[in-house]
Amino acid sequence: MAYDFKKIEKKWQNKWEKEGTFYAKKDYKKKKWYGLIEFPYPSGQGLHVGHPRSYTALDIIARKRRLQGYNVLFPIGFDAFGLPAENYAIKTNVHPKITTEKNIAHFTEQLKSVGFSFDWSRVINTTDPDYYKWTQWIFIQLYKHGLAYKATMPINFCTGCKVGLANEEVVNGVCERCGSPVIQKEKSEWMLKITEYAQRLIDDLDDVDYLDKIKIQQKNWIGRSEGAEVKFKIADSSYELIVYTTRPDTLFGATYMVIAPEHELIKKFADKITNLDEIKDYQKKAALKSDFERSEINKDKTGIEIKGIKAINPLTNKEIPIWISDYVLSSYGTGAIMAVPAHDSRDFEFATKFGLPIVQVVKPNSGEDIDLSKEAFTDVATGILVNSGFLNGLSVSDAKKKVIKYLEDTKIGHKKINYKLRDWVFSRQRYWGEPIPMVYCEHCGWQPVDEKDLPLKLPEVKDFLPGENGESPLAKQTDWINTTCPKCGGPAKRETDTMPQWAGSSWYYLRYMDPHNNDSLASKKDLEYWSPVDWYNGGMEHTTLHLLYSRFWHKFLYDIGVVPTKEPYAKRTSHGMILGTNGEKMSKSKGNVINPDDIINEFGADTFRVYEMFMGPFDQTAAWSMESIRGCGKFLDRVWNMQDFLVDGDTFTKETDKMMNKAIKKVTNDIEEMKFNTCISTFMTMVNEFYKLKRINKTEFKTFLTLLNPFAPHITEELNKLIGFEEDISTYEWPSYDEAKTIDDEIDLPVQVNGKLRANIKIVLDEQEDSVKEKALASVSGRIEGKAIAKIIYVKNRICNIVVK
RNA sequence: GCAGAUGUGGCGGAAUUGGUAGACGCACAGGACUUAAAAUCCUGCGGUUGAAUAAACCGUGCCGGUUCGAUUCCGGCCAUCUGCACCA
Repeated sequence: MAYDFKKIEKKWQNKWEKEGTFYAKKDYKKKKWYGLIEFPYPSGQGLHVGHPRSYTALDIIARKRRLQGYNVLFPIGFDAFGLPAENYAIKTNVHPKITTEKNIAHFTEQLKSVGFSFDWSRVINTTDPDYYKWTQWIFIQLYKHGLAYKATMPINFCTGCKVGLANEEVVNGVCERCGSPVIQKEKSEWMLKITEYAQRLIDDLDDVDYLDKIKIQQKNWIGRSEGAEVKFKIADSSYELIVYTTRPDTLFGATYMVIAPEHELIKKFADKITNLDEIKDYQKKAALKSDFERSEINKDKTGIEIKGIKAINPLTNKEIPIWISDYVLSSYGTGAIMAVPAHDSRDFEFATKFGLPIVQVVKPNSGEDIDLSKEAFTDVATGILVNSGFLNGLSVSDAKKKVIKYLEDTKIGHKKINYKLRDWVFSRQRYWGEPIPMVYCEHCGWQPVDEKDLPLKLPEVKDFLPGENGESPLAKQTDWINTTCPKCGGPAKRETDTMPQWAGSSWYYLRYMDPHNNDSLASKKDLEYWSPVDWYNGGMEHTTLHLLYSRFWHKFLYDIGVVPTKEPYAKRTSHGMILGTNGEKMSKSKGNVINPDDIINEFGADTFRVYEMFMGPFDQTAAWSMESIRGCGKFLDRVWNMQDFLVDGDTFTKETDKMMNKAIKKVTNDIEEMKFNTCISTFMTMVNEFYKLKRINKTEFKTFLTLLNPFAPHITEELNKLIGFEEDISTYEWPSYDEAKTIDDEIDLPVQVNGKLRANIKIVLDEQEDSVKEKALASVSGRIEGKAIAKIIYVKNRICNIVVK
């Protein structure tokens, strides 16, 4: 018989809400546990079935921790600034605030219907002025400590709409809305110096428990490399073109140079360059390409020689040509490279295409000749320097050291550690974001808004369209813009750009610790007690941006004494994506979106939760299946119907006692490893056992329900009452097990002959090796008759393999 | 092109991390119950040969290697997915 999940689930959800069952306690003496999920963006489409995968997982852990006696903080909030609400406002003229409120209400209702044990008394919303007051406050601290600065950066600019666009709004080089070409336009933007923290962001990964692949991805993103900066003189001038190279040892082989199209050299030598028109044309074409396009075109390199000027190789003193090409990016290194085509594959490709000289300066230590007409020789480990003056005969690593010393002695260059990581572009030309709390005064320059005047609220506007020439919609709000200088009191203008969505999410986990505080972002006491987040689960897609940004902000807050820990998150794990039934990403256009409301309506929240955890390994992508979820519903029906087997008394059979102990151990451990799918198969196996026995006693049932409770909280609480217990499972202790009872004293031992399974024998635990071997030989006597026994391998209590010839 | 991941029955997946490959679930088939169907309960279910619950062989993307023994470790391929900033 199927159980009435609709009635049961509502009943328990109401009880939890009314009693605040899962609110974190203000008991600072109790051991704490802080579990965090990435708070959702409240989109108009409502909850996606992907959200509950992560939420259920941490809900299970949070519920388990409560039963284990922890004071648990498991909060929820909304990351509500962002593009979709703004674009919706442009289209419909409905204020983003209204859309956001509506969507949050919808999300809240949906989340509650899944039965998550969130602390609903601590909900935060990044668009709430009481919240973004502190986002702005942090920005001002960053500014005061020299970590926020203005720089000219290219933005995507739609030539049709005449407005700035987000990367997301640029599709194949054209504007998503009007289809006009998008170009790169220079604009002054606020930047945050995350690069100042690059080394610490790498080093401190040693102290946190992140999945290896997350650490690797962060390290690769930060991209530390060791090399040298080298100055190349421009012939007949005092100008020095500085390059960064990881292979200073190959300096003798640098036969030409390449600069990025944006490089200042073009302007400086405009009067000397003889093919300036051609160069300017190339620059224009490069500006049309987005970074993505520039990196996509990897087969056919383009470039033009800059005629009229030459560089001088500082070691060979030979004049070498300078080229311009868009495969060199102004955002990395110095925006210029020395090209060593013999020993770098990209330079090789370029040199081959344009017929530039290739000079070998490294050879393999095996002495064999290499064919430099086909590909570059890039092996660092076996390389020996040749054709390189004072470096000849040295290994690559020794040559690097020697040449760097030479460069430093002669002041031609110096050792340099470089990072791929770039500073964080913090300005957005948008309405629906936190106003950047800065004021520009003709006399005093940029001044932060007085902290007493925070929050600097977003002005009410009627027109959400971005301003022309790539300005923010706020640029049209003259009343709001005109203000007084916080320093001299004279007339001044506000910054009209807003912050990126990343801002609010870079510190939200701190606000949960003390969400209603008006005097600070959170009280010292709460920060001391709850920090750090013990377990943070989220998507792999946030590994490099959000996770890195929030680690950066946290480290800064640590440096200025606001937070007590160096790192925000002690542990970070990630979940796999949920795909549609056809194995493709769910999207409206593909028509394969599964709505959680429909699933809960048809199967109930408990079945939904169990299925999400059963569908596959937690960290891997999984496709939705309507057939499989039915199986999970059937499982819970079977759990419900176990009531029929309930027997009086507390007598244990030896079998069930062993089974219970094994199951407690397995589930206790598997939850910690996020192996939720095998937890559920353990539950299924138990249920199958009880069905075979057709008996279960109250204690066994109680233990079973307690183990299952974090996965399926409603049905287990209800059953617990039905079989006669007074207290709720949420007040119980997590079951413990007796290690001795998890070990089998009789073992079915596989016997192999030459590695192939041939028999199974029964032995007792830790049986004498001689006795086991004797039994094993007897079990396969027919097969080994007349053959010479070469070896008998016995792995205690595991396997016996007989090797014959 | 680079980086990360994945590859096991008809399908989703499991395997104590080098020790009985296929737990658990879905689908399918057979049986019980029912006037019947659904639901429920029970049984079977990797492939080939075979009457067989006899026996044998094959089998974890492909080719090799290490090992008494490899889904697991090593080398080389192939395919798929995800992300990307040609990183000098």
